[in-house]
Amino acid sequence: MPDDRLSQVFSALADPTRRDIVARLATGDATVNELAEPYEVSLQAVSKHIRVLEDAGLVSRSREAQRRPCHLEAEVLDLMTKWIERYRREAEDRFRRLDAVLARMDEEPGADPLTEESAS
Amino acid sequence: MPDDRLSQVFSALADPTRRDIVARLATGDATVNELAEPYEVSLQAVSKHIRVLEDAGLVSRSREAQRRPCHLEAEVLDLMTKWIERYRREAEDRFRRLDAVLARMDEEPGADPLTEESAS
DNA sequence: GCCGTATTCAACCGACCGGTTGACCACGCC
DNA sequence: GGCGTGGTCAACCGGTCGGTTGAATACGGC
Repeated sequence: MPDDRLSQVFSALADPTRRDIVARLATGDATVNELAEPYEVSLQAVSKHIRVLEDAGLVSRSREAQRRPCHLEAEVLDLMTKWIERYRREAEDRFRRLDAVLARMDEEPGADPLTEESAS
Repeated sequence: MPDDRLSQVFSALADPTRRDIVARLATGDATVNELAEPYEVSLQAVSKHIRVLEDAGLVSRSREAQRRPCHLEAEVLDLMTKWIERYRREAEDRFRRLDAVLARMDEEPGADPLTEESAS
């Protein structure tokens, strides 16, 4: 069953070789052969990696004679940053709130921090 | 063999259930039982998911009687955003440069865009 | 010391993943 | 039309993954 986009993107970037390919595509488009050259693995293996990136929407490809140049689609990366940033922020906010509660406990040692927080 | 941190984190978040767990931990710490409650899968399966998040450094746990409350470690998320943002920016910059070249070609149709770019 | 609760460990299973090799297709060139 | 080049498809292999079940461990309460 088709995993959601976000899972695909995270999963695609979970592989060092694929991250490396993305890194190199960030500096400019490249063909499969060019991309495969630095690695010791077979061309087919790299071709598969590219396919995964393509399925995740991270890479698009045109035709140019028999060559299939790969192009990085950077917008998809936003999907991830948005997800990550959302929860990072939430966690940070909660952290700050906790700090505030602790500070208040310092000032008024008698107060119950839990009722204070749930009342806010 | 221990995959690098970045791979671990990306891989950990490639699973929807684990992303969901992270999302819920962003709103506050929780025990394994609490985290497992919404899902239909076994408690052990959720326990494994948490282990993966822990190994990736995304979650830490304390002891509190027999309970093992989970806490989200949001700093690790920065590792990812830094990686992502770096290459997103690189790609965007390249895009802008390309735009500039194209604009110049419009102005001076005789100029060779390739030598122009490599000369800069 | 025993019981219940919270959690983990261990073994197993089917599916998927990253890699291989070998055959195949698409195109430009002569 | 045949050849070289660029790339993919297909079948296979060992390893990991997400899930299961069943047994074990760790702790607080009585």
